[in-house]
Amino acid sequence: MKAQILIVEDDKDLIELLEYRLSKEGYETLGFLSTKNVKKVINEEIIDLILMDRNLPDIEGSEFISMLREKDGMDIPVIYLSAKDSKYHVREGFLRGGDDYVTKPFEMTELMLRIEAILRRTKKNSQANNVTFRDIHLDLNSRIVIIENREVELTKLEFDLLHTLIIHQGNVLKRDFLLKNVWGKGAGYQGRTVNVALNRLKEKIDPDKSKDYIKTVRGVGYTIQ
Amino acid sequence: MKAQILIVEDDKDLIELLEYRLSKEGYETLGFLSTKNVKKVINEEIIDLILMDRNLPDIEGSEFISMLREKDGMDIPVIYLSAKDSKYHVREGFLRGGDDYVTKPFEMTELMLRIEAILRRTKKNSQANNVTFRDIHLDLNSRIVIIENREVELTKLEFDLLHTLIIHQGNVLKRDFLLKNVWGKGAGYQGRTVNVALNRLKEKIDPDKSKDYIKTVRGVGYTIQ
DNA sequence: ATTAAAGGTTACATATTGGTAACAAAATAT
DNA sequence: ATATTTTGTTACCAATATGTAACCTTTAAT
Repeated sequence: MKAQILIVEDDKDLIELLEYRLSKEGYETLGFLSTKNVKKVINEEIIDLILMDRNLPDIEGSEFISMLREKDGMDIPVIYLSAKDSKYHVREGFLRGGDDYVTKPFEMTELMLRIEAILRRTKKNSQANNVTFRDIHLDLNSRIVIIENREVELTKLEFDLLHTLIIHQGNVLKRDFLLKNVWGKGAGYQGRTVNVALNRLKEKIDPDKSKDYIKTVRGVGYTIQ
Repeated sequence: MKAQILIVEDDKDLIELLEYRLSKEGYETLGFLSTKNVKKVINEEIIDLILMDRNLPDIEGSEFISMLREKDGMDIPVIYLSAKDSKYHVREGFLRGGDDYVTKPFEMTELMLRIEAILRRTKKNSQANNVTFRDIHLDLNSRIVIIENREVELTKLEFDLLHTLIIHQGNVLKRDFLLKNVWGKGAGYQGRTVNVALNRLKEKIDPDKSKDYIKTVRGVGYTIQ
């Protein structure tokens, strides 16, 4: 899907130029001469990136963005366009991660490269590596576990165990299988090892035993389904 | 900031002429009669462009540049100066993208135009290039670190480590990953190397341990989120 | 209901892992 | 060359995750 880029810039000609080039690069554009209707549009449209003039007649572009971020939790990356000397402003620390800064006059090609870079970066962040079962969500990158909208802290072993169970959901996993796949050893463990680990996990993900995520299959192993 | 141009040319008079004209155009210059100390200077100074004689008495100029590029990852654009009757030809393909070639005797003005063009093209490197996490701001060009509006001094290793963590924020980075990406070696380090480095960094960016920027994920690695 | 087998629970021992400080080596600056 | 800073290494300590064993509970077959 085409990325939508919102432009806020008081120079009409520059908007036109930007829109021309951006559409040639395959982006959708929305141009605004002031911040007037921007907030509304942001709430209604899916905007991937904002090109923001920093020196607008009515309000500081970065002020406006900060406000949106703080008050509305706006999270769209921004590239600021500014005539002012960059060094001075960069130090100010108004830039967030993912944001960038380009001084006018700028090379159109350079701007395109930066836009591309930012869009690539944010796209990647949103393509998280998740695994889900009912209301259990595992993020494999951050190793964060969310159960019923609450974050649950699991140890490495517990996380790996739950991960394995969910990947193979619907199957009953035998102790040997779990030992091999989670503990990673052919043998060397005896007795209740898997047993205890499983029950520790059960306790953590469902303390009041109301959800019954993990089922014990007597004589065989464990399953999640 | 003025661009710094390094000149390697065995003709003393030509160096002088170049330096005279370049400084008139507003560039800083560094002249060398041979490649002898060039490598050292490149590592110490911020050089924006190299003017390199291709027919040096001791070594082929382009040989020298290739070596720097391959072995040290040198990435500065080069304009080669070469006598027209030289046995070497442009066709040889020793030019990289961004590099250029000028035959002696050359029009000074033409050379200036080419220099300008190359610098304009590579200028993006000197522009805002930042990375941010919460109230930590890294300026990748100046390598200045601002935390809570205060400048914090980090060593190279610490800076690179923090940079890597922030780029991959949200993900838990394993020791192996950090070793490869920050230390840049397949192996060769043992024991608590990563460990100690991380804790030194933690101490510097959050001395009173109130911010908890970097989290240890036991059994896995470290993360910033 | 009795019983035996399987799984759950608990407490504790042990192993793993990370933090820390001190020092050595390497890199840098003077 | 010498001093200083940075980085790697080691040894030790603290935290905590995990394995184990002993004991308890549940299940299901009789």
